[in-house]
Amino acid sequence: MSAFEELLNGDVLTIAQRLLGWTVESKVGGETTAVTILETEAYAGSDDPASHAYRGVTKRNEVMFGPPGHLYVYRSYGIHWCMNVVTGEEGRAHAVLLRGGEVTNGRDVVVARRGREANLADGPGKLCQALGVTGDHDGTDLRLPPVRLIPGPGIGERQIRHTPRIGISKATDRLWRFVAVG
DNA sequence: TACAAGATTGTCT
DNA sequence: GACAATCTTGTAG
Repeated sequence: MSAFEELLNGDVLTIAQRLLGWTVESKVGGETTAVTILETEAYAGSDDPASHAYRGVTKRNEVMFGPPGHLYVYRSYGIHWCMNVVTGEEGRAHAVLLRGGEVTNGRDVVVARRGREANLADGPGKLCQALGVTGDHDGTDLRLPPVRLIPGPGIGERQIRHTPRIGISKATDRLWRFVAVG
């Protein structure tokens, strides 16, 4: 079993924690950039009032209902893009939101895209802009370019912080946001 | 058909 | 610390 299949073998909460320390690499416009994931959030589809998929399939979220290992990209507040890793089996609509990370490759490209030198990928919208991910990448396979997930070292239990999710008003009591410390 | 709210960010005070 | 920018969806009339 490949590292990718092992990652996806589990529930969405487990996968969200495993993803910490992994790297997202994108090849957009001939430029390669990579970000190490340091912050994730879990969304459990129809079981989760805060999820876009809670009320069923729409044109926007249909990718979440598809097979795992794919990229779900949606527009936030009509301005920004946010990216998720689809996890549960087909029809479950589970997904892990990539909230933030650290640029490890193509930093100069990211600086040009972001128009600044600091806080390059410390938020969902910023992360997508840093990687050049847009709605064009919605539904792509994360095993293949242009957007790929690369196995990381794995973060120890003690280095993962569990906190309430950010920017939502429903089901905020669930500690489904995971942050790598140190 | 109209309107309000949202898994956000950057800028200005 | 407050607010505007701007698109998709859900709900109401």
